[in-house]
Amino acid sequence: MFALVDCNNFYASCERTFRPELRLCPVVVLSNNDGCIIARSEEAKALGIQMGTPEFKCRDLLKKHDVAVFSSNYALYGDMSSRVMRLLGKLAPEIEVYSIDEAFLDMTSFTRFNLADYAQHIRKTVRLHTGIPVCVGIAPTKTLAKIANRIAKKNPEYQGVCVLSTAEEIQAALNRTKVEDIWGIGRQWSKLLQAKRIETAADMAEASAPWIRKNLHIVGARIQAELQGKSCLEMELVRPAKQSICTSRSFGRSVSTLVELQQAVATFAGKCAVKLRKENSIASMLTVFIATSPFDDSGNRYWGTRTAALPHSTNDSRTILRAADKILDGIFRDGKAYKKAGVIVSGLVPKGSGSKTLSLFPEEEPVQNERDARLMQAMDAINKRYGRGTVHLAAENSDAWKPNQERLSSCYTTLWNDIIEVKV
DNA sequence: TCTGGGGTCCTAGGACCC
DNA sequence: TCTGGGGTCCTAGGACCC
Repeated sequence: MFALVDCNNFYASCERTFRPELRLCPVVVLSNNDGCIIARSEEAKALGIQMGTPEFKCRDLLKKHDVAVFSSNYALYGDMSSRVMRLLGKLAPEIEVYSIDEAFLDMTSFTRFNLADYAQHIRKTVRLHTGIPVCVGIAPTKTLAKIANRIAKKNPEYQGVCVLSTAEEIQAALNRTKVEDIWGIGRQWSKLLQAKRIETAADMAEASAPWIRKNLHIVGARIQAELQGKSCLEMELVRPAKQSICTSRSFGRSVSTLVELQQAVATFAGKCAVKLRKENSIASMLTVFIATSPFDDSGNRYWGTRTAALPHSTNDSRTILRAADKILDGIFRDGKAYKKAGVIVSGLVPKGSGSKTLSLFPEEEPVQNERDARLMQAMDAINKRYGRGTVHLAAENSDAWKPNQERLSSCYTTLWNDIIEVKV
């Protein structure tokens, strides 16, 4: 048996934990650059505010109903997430952290107990220790646990817990779940399935297996098996090493000069290098992209992207910044109003894994020696101790393109100076 | 005026090998 | 007219997730 524990309206709940006076008020959280609504409290959902709506399109509604609006504060959400996950890790023998606000727990050894009671215990414990409300779904496969969780979340009479253990319970749950609400079925596939009169999860479980295999491929076939109670997706106890790392941002305003883009790209490249070192990986390839607004109808849209091999696999900020700058030179076009840029490092392998690609011309091989590695270590250590950005390469500069973040809450759990501001 | 960011997996097709 | 069989690797694009 798998349990899926999912935090309710996670980002909104994090904000609310430190602003208890908002506990009955509608709360929303905006995406980076204060662009779209990406989290809503139940009260905000009740007002008809849709997920992903641009903030400017519902500004009047937000104002009219006195909605508390927050910029996204990932330092806070990340820290709250690890607190929740640490607790969950103590409540089950095995845990898979699936996303910032969800985890699967292995309930196999709990089946001789009352699973619903234990799920309530999980909810109460997490709520008491972190302030975050969660729902729990329990079932014989991960896909069914997702369905159980959804039912627990949407129906208050379940009090946050839904256990599917008998065939009858599973069938009833499948009947009431629409095909587009199944984990792994997105917009395109729902359209395809609905056209075939496959409208509920129950329909999908009974559908022709060869047809599913042909049209939804192996991924769809697995989902179907999981709906039938045959578990195909195992617990992943250790997070697999990342295959690529991306840092990208929309700009707070349009940027048109090469100099400003160079600063942005250098900053993103620097962040990628830091993330690489945190993963203890090195990258062999680098992609840079720059883009105008996709909503620009003036006919001057542009999407420039290029990938190049790094001179050698590395996680050294200096090498990566230099390579990124060179790529940028190649894709920059004059006279465009750029709104976004990004850097992706790929071809990742664990550092010192032995799978290093050697140069055909060893004399060109830079002396990637101990000293370089120690320099990067020292940079990271200083920034860890004294705060991000205390030391950085000169090319990194975020003045021009900074995203908007007008309604940022405090970093209540990670910065001493911010903790003092909590009102009692 | 104003529209997010960061990932994974799978398939098809092209290029290559013997 | 007619022209084999069995593979691998890489990339782009499409689907999905949070």
